[in-house]
Amino acid sequence: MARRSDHTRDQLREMALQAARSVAEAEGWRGLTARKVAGVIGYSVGTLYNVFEDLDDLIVAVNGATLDALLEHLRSALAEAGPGEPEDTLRALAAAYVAFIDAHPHLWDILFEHRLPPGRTLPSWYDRKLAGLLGVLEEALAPLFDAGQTEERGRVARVLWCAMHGICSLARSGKLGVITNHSVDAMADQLIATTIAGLRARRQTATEGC
Amino acid sequence: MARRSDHTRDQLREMALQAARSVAEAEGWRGLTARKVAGVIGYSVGTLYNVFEDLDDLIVAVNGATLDALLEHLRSALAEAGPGEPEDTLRALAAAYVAFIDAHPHLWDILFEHRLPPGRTLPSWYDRKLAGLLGVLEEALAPLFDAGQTEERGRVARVLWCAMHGICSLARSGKLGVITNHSVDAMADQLIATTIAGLRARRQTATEGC
DNA sequence: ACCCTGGAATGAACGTTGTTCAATTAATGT
DNA sequence: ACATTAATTGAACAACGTTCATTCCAGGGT
Repeated sequence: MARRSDHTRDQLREMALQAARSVAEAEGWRGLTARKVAGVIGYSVGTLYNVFEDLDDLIVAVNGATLDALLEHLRSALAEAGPGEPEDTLRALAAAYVAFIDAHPHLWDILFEHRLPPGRTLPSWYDRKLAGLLGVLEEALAPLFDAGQTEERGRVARVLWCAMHGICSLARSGKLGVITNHSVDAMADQLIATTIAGLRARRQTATEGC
Repeated sequence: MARRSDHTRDQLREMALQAARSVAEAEGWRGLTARKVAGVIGYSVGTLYNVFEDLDDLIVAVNGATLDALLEHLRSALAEAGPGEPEDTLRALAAAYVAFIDAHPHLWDILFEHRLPPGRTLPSWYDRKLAGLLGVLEEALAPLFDAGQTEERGRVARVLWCAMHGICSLARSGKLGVITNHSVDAMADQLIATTIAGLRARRQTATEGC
């Protein structure tokens, strides 16, 4: 067979991406194979390789979609929480983050476990999507900083992002001893409370004595 | 051929483990194959499977050795730094941690990237080794807590551990935008400074008013 | 001395993986 | 109507993890 032209190239890409997402969500990293994805969309492996460079390329696309979904999830959590104290906002964001992982554990695993082979780098839209996510955090942190401190605010947002990632990553892989969902929450609370207390304290000592 | 008995079972295990470590260190996750390890120790694949359950089993053993090396590395950094302010001690530990990753990037990747197939759990000695690592952190944090606060101290140690893991993990995978070694240090500093300021502030408000 | 037997070691074999590419054939241009 | 183009295929390849019938040696019993 050849030249079915049932779908355009773009449609094929989209179909393959969605198929890969559902396979990944159901079976995780180890179950995400080229033949399986090709089977789901009703094409052969060759066609998949016409539309994606690699399996790595496909996985990067899957991760892009996961980043989009995560951003939307966090944004809607932010909207639902409404304005308030930074501590409450951050707690709501952390809870939403944990909820997202709970809802799509395999997609989250793949998002952070997957590494490109040496020499290849992530596409540029990856950074843009990440910036969007960090932007949500920066917005929540805004009340704690003066107008000129955008750099420090960005750094704190990154540290918080990394810390939440570390907590969830180690908890999920069982590499923190016996960890329950409750202790993840407790650690997130600890992180947020200590960070905010630290930022407030440093602000105090910067502007006045005792 | 059969029954060479050049080595005992335990020797074989140790040889395979060391071979796997060197292959992993040199070629990373993707290069760590059963045939390659078997080739390095001069035995066939079958023998490897006589001595390890699985490739997963072998990788877990590799990770155990990495945890040992990391603990020793941090302990010696702690000894070299000597007693001092918690902030300095933590900074020294963070620097040592980053240095370890720099020295053995692939071993560190495997340590945290590898996930057991669903249904299998890490051996019990894994938790013990982790407890040793967290113990180093708890020791460094000790001056910031009262005698009775062992639980909170443990939680803070875990959060710090997770946060450092998150920073290094995301930096290494390029999933934080463009990240330099310098920005990892800056983030670690930010984390430590803010955490300590936060702990001190919370201690203040717990014992006295303003 | 002999044999016997348990188990250490092997490597061929199986199924599955990612990836390639000559061949095939439908759509398109003239 | 025919020639051109390119989309699609699936067989083929190398490498992977894993298994297991076979082989053959070391050590104990006679």
